[in-house]
Amino acid sequence: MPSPRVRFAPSPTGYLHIGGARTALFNWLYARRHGGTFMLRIEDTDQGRSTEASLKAILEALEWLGLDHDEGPYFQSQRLGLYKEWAERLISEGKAYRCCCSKEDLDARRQVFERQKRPYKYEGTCRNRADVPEGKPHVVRFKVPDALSTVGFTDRVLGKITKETSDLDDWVMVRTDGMPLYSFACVIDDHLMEIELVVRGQEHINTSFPQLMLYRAIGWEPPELAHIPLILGTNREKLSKRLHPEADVMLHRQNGILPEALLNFIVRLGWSHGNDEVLSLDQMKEWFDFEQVGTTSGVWNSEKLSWLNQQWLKRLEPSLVAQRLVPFLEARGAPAKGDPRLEKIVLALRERSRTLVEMAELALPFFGRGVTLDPKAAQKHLTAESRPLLTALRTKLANLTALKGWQTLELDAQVKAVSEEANIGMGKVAQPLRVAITGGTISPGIGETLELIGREESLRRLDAALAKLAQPNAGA
RNA sequence: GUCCCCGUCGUCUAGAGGCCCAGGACGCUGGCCUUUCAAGCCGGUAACACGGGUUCGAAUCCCGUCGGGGACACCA
Repeated sequence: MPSPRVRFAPSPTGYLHIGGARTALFNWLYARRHGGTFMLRIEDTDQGRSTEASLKAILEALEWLGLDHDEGPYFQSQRLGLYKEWAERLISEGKAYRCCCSKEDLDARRQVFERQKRPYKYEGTCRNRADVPEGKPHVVRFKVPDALSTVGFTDRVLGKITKETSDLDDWVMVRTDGMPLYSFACVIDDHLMEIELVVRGQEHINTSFPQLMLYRAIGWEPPELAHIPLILGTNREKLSKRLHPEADVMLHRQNGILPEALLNFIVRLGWSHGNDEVLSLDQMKEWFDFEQVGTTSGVWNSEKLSWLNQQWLKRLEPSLVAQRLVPFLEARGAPAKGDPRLEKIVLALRERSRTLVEMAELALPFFGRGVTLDPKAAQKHLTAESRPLLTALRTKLANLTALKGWQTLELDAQVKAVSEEANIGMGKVAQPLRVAITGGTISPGIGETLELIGREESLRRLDAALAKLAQPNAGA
């Protein structure tokens, strides 16, 4: 299959949904794998719900994920003439008809059926009327051919799927206000834009049947279809914007998730390549195929996403991670931009953080003047017993010069020397020092921490801790 | 309710009739390492929904049951 054409067709009625992101990803992967074209089409025919802000949000999210398109975005709202033309043509050929049943009447009928527990279908009131004038308010309905008994297709992931046409009713193609509906505009566009494979979520399986009938009525060859499994929330229901905040792609960015990890997570939720877990976009691109796409819906799993995120934190170039970390540090008041220690900070913290948010929090002690001591940590470690040790350390550390001596290896050696001289464990020395210079009990190795904080600031904080210890009521 | 799709550890999955008394990953958990926290390493826990067939042989094929999800708009 030489250069297949596929598309992602979101409607701009909100942020980019995680399910949408995965649909985009699978389309994108397929196009990239086979050297095809990935096109973007905006389905904005519902003018009441479509917004400019949503469009911007979706575009921004796709960019963040790195899913670039080759064509478009095309806007359905700018192709209205086309749909009108085809609707007229179908009407004149007797394959569609004007229907002037009012929405209110239809809703009432629907309710009657519902009360009687019978499946509702449009009853065809206007089906054989030729007297619905163009001027009167009306919708345009597709006329399900009487001769047809079943429609079906071979799905690229699900295999054969069929349905009795007797279950189908004459669906609405064009609204009273003249705007085309999804199933109609989608078919016209997919064909005119020469889409060869439609990849979409399984929630669209049922719309395939009416669409297939339309292709057949016009005499067009339908594209291939691939319905990918849904992503479910932990309540086992389709991820919805209302119930599941994690459905928002950009929320994950705010939470310090890397696009590489999010992509890795959603691709793995429904597609696999043997036992591979950590996959780069390049690898996915090389290996992706619908053969390996699963048929069952996957449940959202934040734990796994976190784990993958750390994997990517550790795999990506430290300079790249540093760059992405900066905004998170700045948001916490740390003047991080351009700081030469950034890469070292990343190296020191990436094994201790699952997200950029965690990393930024842990990096805070490396910035600013002085620290706020965690009372609990101080009470436990800044004791009368630790005072002579810290004093000894103070002397040794002060002898090191900022340029040559103030380095991880040398600093570790000094701490070790103090512990040996006092003939006690490293922990007894390192931990009070850690509390003194970071304020808390958690940090990278003590030498590394001292180096990152820097000579001047480390000594300042150490002095502050010692001063506190010297007060009558200090310590435990 | 009707129609459509699906059904391997708690979760994501490997598995295309013998390689499977089912492998990997997350999680949970025992240990090692260790200056804290992690990371890493070694080990453990836990699944073929059920019932019938087909076959020498079934997680894999067929049928039924049950279970789950999705769709049933002048939304997409």
